[in-house]
Amino acid sequence: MNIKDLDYFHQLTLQKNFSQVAEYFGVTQPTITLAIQRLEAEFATKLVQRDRVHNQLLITDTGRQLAVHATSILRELQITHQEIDRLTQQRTILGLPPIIENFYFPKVAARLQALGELENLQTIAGGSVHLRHALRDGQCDIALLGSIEPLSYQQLAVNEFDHRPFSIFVSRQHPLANRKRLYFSELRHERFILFNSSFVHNTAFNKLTRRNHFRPDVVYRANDTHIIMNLVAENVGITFLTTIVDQHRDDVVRLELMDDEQPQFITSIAYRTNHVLTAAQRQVLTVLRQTLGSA
Amino acid sequence: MNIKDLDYFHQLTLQKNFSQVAEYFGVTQPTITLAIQRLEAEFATKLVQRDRVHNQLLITDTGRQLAVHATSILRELQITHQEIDRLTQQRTILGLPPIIENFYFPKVAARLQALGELENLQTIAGGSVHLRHALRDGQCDIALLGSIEPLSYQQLAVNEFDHRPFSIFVSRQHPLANRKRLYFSELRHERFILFNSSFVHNTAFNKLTRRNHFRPDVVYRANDTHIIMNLVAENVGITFLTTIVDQHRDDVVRLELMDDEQPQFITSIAYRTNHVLTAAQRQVLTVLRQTLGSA
DNA sequence: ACCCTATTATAAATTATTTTTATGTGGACT
DNA sequence: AGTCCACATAAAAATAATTTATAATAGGGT
Repeated sequence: MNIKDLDYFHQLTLQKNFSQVAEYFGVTQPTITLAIQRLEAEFATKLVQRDRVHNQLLITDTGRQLAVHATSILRELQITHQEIDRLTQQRTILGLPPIIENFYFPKVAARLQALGELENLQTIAGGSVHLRHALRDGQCDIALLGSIEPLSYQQLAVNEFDHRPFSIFVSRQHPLANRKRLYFSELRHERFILFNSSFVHNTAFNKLTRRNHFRPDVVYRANDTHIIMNLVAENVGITFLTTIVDQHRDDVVRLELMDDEQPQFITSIAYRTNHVLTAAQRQVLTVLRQTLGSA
Repeated sequence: MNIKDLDYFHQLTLQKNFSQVAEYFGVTQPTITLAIQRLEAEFATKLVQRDRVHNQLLITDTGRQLAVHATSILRELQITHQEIDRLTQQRTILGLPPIIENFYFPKVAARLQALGELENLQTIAGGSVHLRHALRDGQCDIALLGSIEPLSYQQLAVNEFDHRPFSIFVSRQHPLANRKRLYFSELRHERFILFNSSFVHNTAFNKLTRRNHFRPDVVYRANDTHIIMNLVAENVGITFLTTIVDQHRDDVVRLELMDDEQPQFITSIAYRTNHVLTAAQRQVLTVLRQTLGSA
């Protein structure tokens, strides 16, 4: 069986018109007719049915079943091409969430450069959900993912390499600045400045407010932790961030949370279980684990 | 690209010998050579390498990457064939764990017969792990699965339809027979007769003994709940089973467990997310939900 | 009722692809 | 040096896919 036939059929289920599909692929119309006939013979079933009354093409039950599988075969093949291309080019594409890229990547990059691996590395940015899809679709080889729950997906091999608590950051002028530790419930009447672009931060924060039964007063949301920290320094409000964002500023104080069963910011290295790691990629993994785990 | 080439290559990665693969497929040796050359051209990479010194065939990095994807494409195609065959034959294959088959299926079968659906249904038995693989590999369309944790797999659509506690069953002559409820920790010095063939029962039982810090005295393990119940009736020991196994015998007494956070026997209906349900299969699902959920 | 159009099917010819047959090559083993 | 093993190559043969040309079918318009 030829993959091309599956491709023709897949398009046919989308466009529902033999002639248009033929044009789409730059072939003549009988080519499509014959391809569908081949598939119908191979699977010994009718795949499509013409409805002349409504002038449309109906896909049969078995046709829809084939379409589902055809889609996933075609996707798998596309991933295969992408992966092998990257392997032959000796390139690795690494998916990085912005937080990790901002605060850790300089260190990682320095180590990789020392090993001569930086040239072969290309990064793409994105939130955890986006990067999970990018991994799945073969758009990147390895990704770092932030999460609150341990990640569990059959198609992904996941190594958690770091668990970090979330902390509260307040201005040095803030009444709480002389505290070292506190409970989240003490923050009931505070003004919050929050990180907008992190699904993980927001989920963790919502968990804590819900558990402590209060509606937080969120005065501002920003997409950049520097902006948040500057606002906190000016005492516009306080913030809630994972400690990997700790910048050691002397105008901002970090306060630990003492609550039981706090959410944790889990960072994991993930790659497809289907993916064969090259020597270079294994080296990238080692560097990531060393740099990120020990920091 | 022809699927056949992937099949040739897949076998080559297993057998590592062109001539043997040719014989395996009943073709001549150059056929395999040329197929591999086609794939190498398509993916613009070397896939295999001859090691004349050790007289063996090495698969390159990219070759192994292709092999992984080829395997999954070939499996998907096989599933497609199996599914479409069953669709055209109007058959449904239902995977049933023995416990559920023994105690619930008569009721389900009666309802299905009334609807004229029983003839088209074929069942296969097996433990939850086995049935999950059977589902994945297209050997069955729908399966009932027992578990303690909620099931979560990307390729499976899962509906939990019943949660049931585990209970203790003792003989009417047993000192505990006049109790209605008890804590698991009270069973520290009891003799147990356990169900052998259920992964789920054993996991739940182990959870409770570990939590209560004792090593149970297991005097016998059987694969059939009737045998277990007969032994319990004779007061050879007591047992631990989910309540779906309740047989309303008057020589055996069921005792509820009062422990917090008890494990639950979760029964779920599962099918591949890739699977298109036919009208008949949807009817089977409805009957299953009604019969099993309300019991 | 007739023609027109849109859409798909069919047949034969053409072109492309795959497989076979026959033979070559390189190296290990004796 | 000869032989065998394992794979490669070239040309011929066999298959398979595509195109060209044309047919079929049915709905819509007049």
